[in-house]
Amino acid sequence: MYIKNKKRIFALADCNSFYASCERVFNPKLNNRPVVVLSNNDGCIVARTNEAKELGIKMGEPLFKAKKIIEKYNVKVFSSNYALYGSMSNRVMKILEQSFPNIEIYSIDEAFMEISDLKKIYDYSEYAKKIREIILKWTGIPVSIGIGETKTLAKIANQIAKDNPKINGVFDITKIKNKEKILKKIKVGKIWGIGNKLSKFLIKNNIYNAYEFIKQDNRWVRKNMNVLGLKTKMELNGISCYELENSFKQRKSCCVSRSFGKKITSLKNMREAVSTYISRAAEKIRNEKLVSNNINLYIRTSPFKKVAKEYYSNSVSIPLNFPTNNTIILNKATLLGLNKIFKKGYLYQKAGVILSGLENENSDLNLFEEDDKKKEFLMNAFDFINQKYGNNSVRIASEGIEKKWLMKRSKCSSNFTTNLKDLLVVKC
DNA sequence: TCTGGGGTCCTAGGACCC
DNA sequence: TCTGGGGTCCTAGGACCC
Repeated sequence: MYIKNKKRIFALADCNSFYASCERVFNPKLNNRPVVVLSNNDGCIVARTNEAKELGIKMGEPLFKAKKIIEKYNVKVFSSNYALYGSMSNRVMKILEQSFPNIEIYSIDEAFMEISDLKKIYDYSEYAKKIREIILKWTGIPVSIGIGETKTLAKIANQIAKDNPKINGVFDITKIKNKEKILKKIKVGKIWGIGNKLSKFLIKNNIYNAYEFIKQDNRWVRKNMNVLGLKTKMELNGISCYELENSFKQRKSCCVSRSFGKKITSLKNMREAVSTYISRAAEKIRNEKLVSNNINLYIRTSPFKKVAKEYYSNSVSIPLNFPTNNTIILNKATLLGLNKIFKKGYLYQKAGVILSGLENENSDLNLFEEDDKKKEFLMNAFDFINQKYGNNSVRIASEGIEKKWLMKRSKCSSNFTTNLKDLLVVKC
């Protein structure tokens, strides 16, 4: 509940170069050396240590473009290892949960806290510094903490803490009453909520930094940047528009998509890929006791191809007769959809499925019929075996066996998942 | 032959985030 | 030669209704 006279203060804890830091924990020789971590399929650079940043390697840059610098400076390169990062994230978040009564886990490496909820703590930055030290000591992960009157200001404070190693990883912007000087140093593109497109638009209108942005007329901001732009402006002015959110919020969609390690040309291979993706998606929503009302399937060639006639992208929305999380039903519908959009003669680079219209498994009134009960029983068996013996031990036949199109992952640090031989393939 | 206005609901696409 | 994946939210515009 909002208490009128209470001054609310937010903190944002953000792990520094998270994926790269995780790799360092298990390989201390990499300390002080430039390290980068790649996206799926070894495509882009998604995490860089400070040493790698200083070499001029950019966030999101494709690996092949950074190749020269990487070789010249002997940068250590890792494929992403999400099993490792997930478990490291859990450790960090556990400590934060124990240290703050009210916390929102915002992403794998970030959490917002309402720091003003802490009783008997008068110096927030001293407390934050202490927590930061504990996290470093217990997990090996360096964290920066920003403190501000709103989430957006806490983000900015966090950025300042990161950019200035001298201040020990914690910065409290609430201690600065006149923020003009500090906001003038924040470029519009660095503001949380202002991305590439809006930042270009603002610069075109001679608005270069956060201070210039908050001086704009509300109506102008609302008209050109919609209601979210206006909220961002208010947040920068210290008026909180974004509350802490419950982490058990039910998701609204579930997406599984991958680029292929090798381009797909045949319908047979594409059927394998989309069957695999829809199976994973079905598993995910079963896990959360959800059912879906609609599948969206898309396939495309590489968007970086110069020649227009080599480019093809299409999608199909497949409504389901009744909400379900059954792999067999979802797979059938997906493959029918694929027939509608697959065209021969293209080098396909990526495909994906999105389950939407998600609702609670038991919320609908469609009672199971006898046949459905059998199917549900089969799905339970699927999940049980896959959880026990490793993913993909049992699967539907159309997923295929060879999977020549699987993604590349050539520089992975350590594979914790068991590599059991395929146990079962169910024909249906 | 002439052919309204206002409301709701849904979806695709685009913007943002990490 | 080689360019990630998984989310959310907002809006414009079409479909539909009276």
